[in-house]
Amino acid sequence: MCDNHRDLNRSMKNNNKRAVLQADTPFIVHFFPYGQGFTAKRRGILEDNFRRLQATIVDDVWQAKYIVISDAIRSLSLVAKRLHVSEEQLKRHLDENNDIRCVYPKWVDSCIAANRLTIPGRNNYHTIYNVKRNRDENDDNVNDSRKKPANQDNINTTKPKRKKFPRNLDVASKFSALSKLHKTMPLLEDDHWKSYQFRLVAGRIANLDFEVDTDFVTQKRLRSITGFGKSICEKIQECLSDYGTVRRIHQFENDNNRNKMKNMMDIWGVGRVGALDLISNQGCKTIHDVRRKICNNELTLDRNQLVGVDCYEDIQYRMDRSEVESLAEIVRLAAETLFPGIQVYIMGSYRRGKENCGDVDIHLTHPTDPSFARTIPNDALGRIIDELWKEGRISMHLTFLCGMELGLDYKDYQKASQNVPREAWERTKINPLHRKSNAFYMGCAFSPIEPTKRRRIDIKLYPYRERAFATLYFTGNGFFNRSMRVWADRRFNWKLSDHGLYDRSDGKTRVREASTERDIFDHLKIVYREPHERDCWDALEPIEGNLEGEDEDLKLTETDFKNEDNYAWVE
DNA sequence: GGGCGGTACTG
DNA sequence: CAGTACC
DNA sequence: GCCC
Repeated sequence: MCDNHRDLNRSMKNNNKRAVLQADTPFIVHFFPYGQGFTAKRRGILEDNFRRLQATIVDDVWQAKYIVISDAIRSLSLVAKRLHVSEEQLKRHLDENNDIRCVYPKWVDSCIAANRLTIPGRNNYHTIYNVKRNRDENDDNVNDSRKKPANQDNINTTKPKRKKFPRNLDVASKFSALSKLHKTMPLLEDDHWKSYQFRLVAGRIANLDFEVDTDFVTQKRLRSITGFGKSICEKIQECLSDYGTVRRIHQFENDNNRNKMKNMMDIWGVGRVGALDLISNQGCKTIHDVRRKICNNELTLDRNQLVGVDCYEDIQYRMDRSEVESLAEIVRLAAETLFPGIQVYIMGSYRRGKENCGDVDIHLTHPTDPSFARTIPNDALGRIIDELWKEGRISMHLTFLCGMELGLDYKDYQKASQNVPREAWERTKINPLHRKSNAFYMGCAFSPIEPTKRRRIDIKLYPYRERAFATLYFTGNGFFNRSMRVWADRRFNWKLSDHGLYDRSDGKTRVREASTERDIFDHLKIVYREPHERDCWDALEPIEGNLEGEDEDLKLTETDFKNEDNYAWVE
């Protein structure tokens, strides 16, 4: 009690303004969306009631003064994990803002019952933080041993681990390789879909609950599984043969034309068609051929492909997480300068927890500025990019947005260019700014670690109301997104995109809104997956029992979906 | 024989 | 529009 | 590649 009062007094003393404000907008509240029994529906009801009581509900936990956390959550580390920060970072945040209170949902209930917002009583304070603060002076081990047995099953994201068969993993890795080869060196139009299918099957083999084999019974069993057709099963047998290899892997690795395809397609902006052209019409085999031809004025690429040629080696490189973080911080500072209060999140493989990342994906949105609420200012992202350019952070643009004025001249590219001669840049057309692009920027930024190297950076700006859908999309991975979209389509006849959830019949009507990713999973009746779980085979799992009362058609579509889940690959 | 995600940017 | 890209 |  003493602590609480002291904190409150201190915060009021430190910030009279806040104390005054409390009469108007007394409570800035975040409902931490985790924990069994603290469902989206219940949170929604509580939030609505709290709004009625003039509380300010924020989705950003870092802005909140009152954080409502389910009783089911028993440790601060769990909270930190859900927020994708370290426990230390979270603790520091709470320590430095000692007017923040972690409270139980029952505090909300009591306020609603009293029909007014009240300062929480002692037993409304959540123990995860207050307990911990006291314990720090004691023994950390005690602390650890206390939080270990905390309900792990209160979060429904951890599935029982299925036992894995080494032989299956071996076969799966072969299919993974096959998938990658078809993707990176496609000669035929169908290779794209073969890659898709191989990858899907790789995930399924890895997670089979029996061991693959060549005997008739096992093969029969495999054939009965969705996705395991004739050709796939033959390849499984090849894997299990004496040689243990799939012929096609060798064929691909030793195929000159396919290797040329890979080399050409590694140029950003060159796809299958462009690569075929460079190979058959221009006779290029490697990046050196392309550069030589450019120097000799024998080859005209468009401006973006020229960037791809210039940054060829840089773009192959993968960064570690800290470099992603420092680039994001650079973006954050620039964006904050122009639009105070703007939110900056790192998405993509970084958010999925990967050790290293091929590029930096930044999601921007503004929680309070009304001009960002349902749409975005046309020139906002362009202005942020110009700010970055002005600071010398960007080497080359790949998109040209409304509001951009800097870095649009080929002279700018000459300065940054390392592998393409001046003449080639001068041959490219200067991009007229008659375009409508305003939301998605792609470019190459200078590495803050190795200033001569350039890193791919993608920045997307979304209206605040689309933030949950945007977050879901931008976290990925691609296969997970596709599986969710197929599910939304087949199961509900909805169209899921990074902007929202729409009715198929007109394609425009928004059928559901969401303020968190979890809400979207709830709408779609699938089990929530943490970002790091979104590239495993069982990433998408329908919530059990949701077929009750459904008609036959829907049951069928549910079966259909089994074809499309399990997108995954084996690392 | 058609479908296999939905969207944004360039030229 | 096709091609390429994003996850 | 597989599925409808």
